[in-house]
Formats: sequence, C-alpha cells, structure tokens
Amino acid sequence: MRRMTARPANAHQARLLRLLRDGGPNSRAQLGDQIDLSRSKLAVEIDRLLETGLVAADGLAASRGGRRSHNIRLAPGLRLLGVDIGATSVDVAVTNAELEILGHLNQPMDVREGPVAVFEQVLDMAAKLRASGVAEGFDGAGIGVPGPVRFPEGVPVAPPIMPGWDGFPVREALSQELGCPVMVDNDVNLMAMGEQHAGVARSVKDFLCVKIGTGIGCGIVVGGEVYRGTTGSAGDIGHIQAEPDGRPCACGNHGCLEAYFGGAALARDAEAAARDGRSAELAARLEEMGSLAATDVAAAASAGDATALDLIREGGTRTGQVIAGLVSFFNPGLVVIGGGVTGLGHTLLAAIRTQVYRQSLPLATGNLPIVLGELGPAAGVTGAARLISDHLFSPA
Amino acid sequence: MRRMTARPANAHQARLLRLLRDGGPNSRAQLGDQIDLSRSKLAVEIDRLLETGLVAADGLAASRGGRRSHNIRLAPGLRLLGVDIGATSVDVAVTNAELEILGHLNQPMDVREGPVAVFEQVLDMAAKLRASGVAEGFDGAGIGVPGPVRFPEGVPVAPPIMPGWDGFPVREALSQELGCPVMVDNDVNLMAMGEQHAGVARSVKDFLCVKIGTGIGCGIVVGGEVYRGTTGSAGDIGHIQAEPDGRPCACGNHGCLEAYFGGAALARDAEAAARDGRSAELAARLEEMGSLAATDVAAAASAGDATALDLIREGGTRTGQVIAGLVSFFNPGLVVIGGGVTGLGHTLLAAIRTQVYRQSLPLATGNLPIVLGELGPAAGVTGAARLISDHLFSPA
DNA sequence: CCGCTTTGTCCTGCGACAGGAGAAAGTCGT
DNA sequence: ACGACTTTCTCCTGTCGCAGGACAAAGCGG
Repeated sequence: MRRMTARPANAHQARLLRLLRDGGPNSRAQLGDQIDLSRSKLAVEIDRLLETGLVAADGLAASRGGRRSHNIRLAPGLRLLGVDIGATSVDVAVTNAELEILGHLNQPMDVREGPVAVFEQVLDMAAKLRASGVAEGFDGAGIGVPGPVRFPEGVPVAPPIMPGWDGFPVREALSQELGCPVMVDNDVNLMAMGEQHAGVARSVKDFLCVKIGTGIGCGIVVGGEVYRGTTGSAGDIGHIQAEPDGRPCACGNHGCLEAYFGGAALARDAEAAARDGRSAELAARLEEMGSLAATDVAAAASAGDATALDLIREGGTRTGQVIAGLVSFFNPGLVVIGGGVTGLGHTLLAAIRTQVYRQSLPLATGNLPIVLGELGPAAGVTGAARLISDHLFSPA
Repeated sequence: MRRMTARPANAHQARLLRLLRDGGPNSRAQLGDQIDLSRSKLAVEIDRLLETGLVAADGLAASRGGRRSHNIRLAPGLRLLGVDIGATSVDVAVTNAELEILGHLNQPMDVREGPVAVFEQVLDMAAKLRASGVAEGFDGAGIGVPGPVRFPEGVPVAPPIMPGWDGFPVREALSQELGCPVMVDNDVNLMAMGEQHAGVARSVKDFLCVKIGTGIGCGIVVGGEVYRGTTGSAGDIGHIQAEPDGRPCACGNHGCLEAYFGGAALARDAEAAARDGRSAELAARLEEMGSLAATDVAAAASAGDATALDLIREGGTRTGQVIAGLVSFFNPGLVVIGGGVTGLGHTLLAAIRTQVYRQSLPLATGNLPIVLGELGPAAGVTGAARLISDHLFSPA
C-alpha cells in the first residue's frame, strides 16, 4: 500500500488535522466552530485536504434538525508506529491517525545490547504487527529511548544506562529501515505526552510526569509543550541529592535519589532484606527466582509483607522529598506518577503525597493533584505516536 | 504633557516597536532586514506608527555608500516607571522607550508597613523624579513585589513576608494613581527580565536567575518567556529542603534553604558568631551598630575575617546544593546569581559553582555558565520597565 | 406541502501584501 | 565636473487570502 506522504500545506490545514485527531470525526460546521475561519475558507482547505488524501469524507451524520452533515475524518488507512525502549523491555504499538492503539507488543530486552540488536528486535515486532493485519505500512514512527536526546537530530547524547547508544543516529537509521519519517525523544517525555493526549493530564497546561522505572526521570510540560532543556537532559532527576553524604551512587556521587529508589535500588534492597532474614516472603521469592525485581516487592506488599511495605514507603518518602522541591520550584498544576513501579500503587502514592504536602509551600500544593498515570504501559507508545503525529501534522 | 495612549494596531507594528526598543534607532532598510515584510508594507506600517506618534523620524544617518537613511526611533518623549519593592527598600526609576534609565532613586522601607504606606512613598519618589526633569508624565509603569502574584490581575496572593498585601489590587490602585497602564510581577521575575534585556542573559533562551536578598527566589525563563507557574508561585525555592530534619524555619518546616542562607539568616548567624566571640571583626561591628546585616558580613569578609568568609562559603554551599538539583531538573543554559548579597561576590559564587559542578549531571553542567548578574540594583527596575513595555508594545 | 433549521457552496469585494519600476540622494573614479 | 554605481525610499499594480452575503441542498415538524 502506498503511504501518505502528503503534509498539511499551511497552518490552517495543520490546525484542522489536529482538531480531527484530538476531537475525532467532525462535520464542516463543527470544525468551523472550533477554528477562526470563514465557512468559505474552511471549505477550501478541507477540499484540499480531501484531494491530498489526508482526510476522508465518511458518510452522513444523523440530522440535528436540518440538513445532515458529512463526516470528515482523518485518513482511515494512516498508521503510526510507537516505540518505547525501556531499560529492560521494548514496547511497540500501531495506532491509527487518532492515536488509538490497534496493536501492541511487549518484549523483554536489555537496552545495553546496543542499538543494532534492539533495532532488529523492534523491526521484527513491527513486522509481526503488520502481519497481524493492523497495518500495511507506516506513515511515521515515534521512538523513545531511556536517556537524553539531542532532539532536533534525534540522537542520544551521553546516556548513562545505554553507553553504546551515544551518538548513534537513531532517527536516520530507523527512518531508513522503515521508509517513513521518524522522531526520537526521551522515554519520560513521551510518557508525559501520552498522559497529556489520552490520560490524566488532558487540558492541563503545566505539569510534571515522574516516571519511576529502573531509574527515575521526570517529564516537564510547560504551556502544553514538552520542555527539553538546553542540552536535552531536562527532567533528569534521578541524580538529585536526596540525602547529603548519603549512599554511594553508580554515577559517582553520594545520596542520589536513584541510590534509594527506582527499580534497580528497590530490587537490591529487597534482596538484602531477604538475605538478612527481615522478610520471609521476600526470602521465599528469592529462593525461587534466584534474584528479585520490583514486581516481587509489589507482590510481597500486596500479600501484606511489612518489610516490603516499608521499602515502598521509604522509597516513596525519598521520592516525595525530591518532588516537593520540584513542586516549590515549578508550581505545576498536576503531578503524574508512572512507570514500571506503578504496580506498587497506592502505598507508594500515599508516601509521596504525604511528603509533598508536608514539605512544599501551601500556595503551590493548595490545589495540586498528585495522581497515578492512567495509561500504564500504553502511555509511552501513545506519546511516541503523538510525537510523530505532531511532526506530520505541521506545515511542510 | 499629553501621554502616548496609542498602541500598535497589529503584530507587525508591535514587532517593529520591539526591534526599535531592543536594537535602538534604525533606518527603514535595516528594519526591513530584520522583519519578514516587503519594503512597501514596511513603509506603510512605519508611516502609521509615525502618525500615531509611537515612533519619530530623527534626522539623517551617515551615508553607507548611497542615499542617506532616515533614522527611525521610538517616541523620544515616552517615559516608563520601573518600581522594585524589596523586603527592606524600594527602587524607583524612570526609563525612556529604549529602557535606558534616566533617573533612579532608592529608599529604605519596610514592605510590612503595607501597600498604602508603600504606595505613598513610591508616588513621592515618582514625583521627585518628575520634578528633576527626566519625565513630565508616565506612559506606563511596571512594579515588582517580593511575593507571588496572580499575574493577569496584578494582585499578590498569600505573600509570606508581606501579609498585609494579600489580595490588594496593586495593578488597579497604582493605575488609578498614575493614570497609566500598570503591570505587576514578582520581583525575582523582573530581575530575570532585566538581566535578559540588558544584562548577562541576553540571547539566552532558557535560564535561571537566583536572587538572594532577604529571602531567596528564582526567576525561570523558558524559551525567552518568564514562567510563572500555575498559581504564580513558581521559583519559590527559599523553602526547598536543604537539610532533612534541619533547622526550624519561619514557615513551619525544617531545613529550608532560607533557614540557612539569605539576608535574614546571614544576619542572624553573623550576630551569633559575634556574640560567641568567633569573630572580633563582626563583634566590633555589632557593638557599633546594635545589629548586623548582610553588608556587614560582606565588609568583614573583604577585611579578611575568617568567620565571615566561612559563613558565606557555608551559605553558598547550601544554595549550590539546591541549585544543583534545579540544574539537573531544568537543564538551563545559564544561571545568574543576583540580589542584595551579590556584595558577597566571588567567595559566594565560588562556593555555589563548586557545589553545582560537583553535584549536577555532567551533561547538564558541561557548558553551563554560573555568573553574577551585571545590572545590580538596576536589574529589577529595568525588568519592571521591560514588563510594561512588553505590554504597551503588544497589539491593542 | 409549507415554514423553519442546519449544512454546505458560490460569488463578490475588500484588504494585505510582494515585487518591479523609478525617483531621490549619496559615493567614487576618472 | 561628470558619469557609473549604490543605497534608500516611494509609488503602483497585480495577486492572493479571506470574510460574509446570497443561495442551494437536505432534513425536520406540523
């Protein structure tokens, strides 16, 4: 199938495409209410979009008291690929133009195997999704990687947990392989975009999205746009000091947040607790599996294990301590907690909330919701699709 | 003298006015190079600006190889009032349309005396400046207050150090008194705008401006625009925790940065050091004055007093600790240190730098300048003038 | 079948604007 | 002193974007 290579010719068309993406199919009249354009001009632009195939007319809607309207919708055959590369697994999903997920695969994989091995895997998963019939090809792909990215070029820069990726031309390479436009971003930023598009952060202009996975990162949204910082490393809060002269961290400093919490630290602490005999529950799991992961702590906690609950509470408190500072500084309208450890659920959330509400300024916390992300593993891939969609739906 | 009530009629005119403000007088041809408009359209807009009196033609420039150009400049009679209300003093200045300071007054005053008393003082100072001949009236005024502001309305909200100002309609009241448009913002944001317009932060898009006065605040600039947060309290970093379970703070929490540093904390620590006999230098000053201020510590330090130097270094280290976290989070392109305690100079700066470079991520600090503001007390009033100028030079 | 409503199309006229032609006002070389 | 060239600025004309009215199409209810 031939892919849509067309792009909106002007800002009006871009605006219309985004309205259709975020608001679903719509009549000309309804679109006219949402955009500041005369009916005539609107009709012209829609006709042009129909000609280029970016949108399609799709039957008549029910009457609302008068002439029935034509439904205008985004090209039904348009397919986007969303890729979310985590430290220990890869998510790949296919969406339509409205960013609805049509197929989603997840595969464990160590990002440290390097870009070549990971891309092989990603392309294989994309092929599987194509074979399953949800897509015949891709009009664009968004991809998130667990580290800082030089955004305009789509190249990771000095990523601590994936050194082999430093300077690897992710965007160019993947674009070549897939034959479609590709955009690359930090995985945390994509999670923020996902929750903004389809999750808890809809209609919030300024918010933070804290992702607690193997490490800890934070997506920053200012005025509805992701803020990436001067060198693309904004939101890298895992190595903010949570305890002066505290535990040594892999980064070389002491007392970093990631030395106390996150998937890696939690697993390490849990194994220590199991060996020290502080938790029979965890010891049993360690015996069985040979090693422990965050999910084991989650399971032990829901089984009522006190040590597991303590580990979660302590981690949440440390995290809350750091978030409290960020809340005072940034004064967000919402804080979203997400990532792999959301399985720790409300124990974690309660600890974070307690600490933030206790420590931040009342004016900043007065009306501040702190909530779990509602998209789970779909947040990253949705954000990735959103990223490339934003790119495709901007004037050429 | 009649004031300019005219406002630019469209975005082009606004753009031209800002070019003239930031780049100084210019010929039509030079303006044409900086704006994406045809010569004809440009001429039309400039003619309209000349008609409304917003700009003036001001003689011929030297030839550059051909016909001499007419100099176009902003209305030479335009006058802006910049007001910077600090915790313990008030600055009032008059600028021309290019934001050059034509007159500047400073007066000690306690902000806690409340808005009525402070405004009386401000109006008196403005009258003095008028009487000195630098202005016959004001076309607009910008005012900074040491606390959070609901920006669109120009009203302080729950300001900790000036409780009597809560909800006082600063913008409306001052606009009534002065008979011109008024904009209100946090004093720290104005300092950031000042350094951005005429100081060290020219041409930097994303930066932080840490103001260490009586308290400690931080101006946040994202993409060239001041970020104020959801409730206007963004940048309030004085109560970020610098030490878990540390010193009690006036805010009710423990270990806040302001409990360790800032004008108030420094004075308190210096007096304690004087009484404990740790510093003969400080003790002598305490004897003489009855109390100590940050300036005394600065003086003692430049006299070589070891205790004073220690106090500054310790404060700088605490501040650097907090800034390090913000740098990791925000990844700015520049950090500006300013405010009353800049008198502490390079001892302070060195301590902050050491801590930030030691603690933040290399990627975020790699190319990060940390510098003292270069405008001193003029930063606030320049920023205030810039604030109202931005308002006046936007389409009506 | 007749009003009334909603939706969509066509047409005309206005205003924004680009870009060429040319006038005005210089410099420089001979 | 004069002509060639440059820069600056003005004027004019044609094109394009666009708003808004008139009108056609299509549906509803009585």
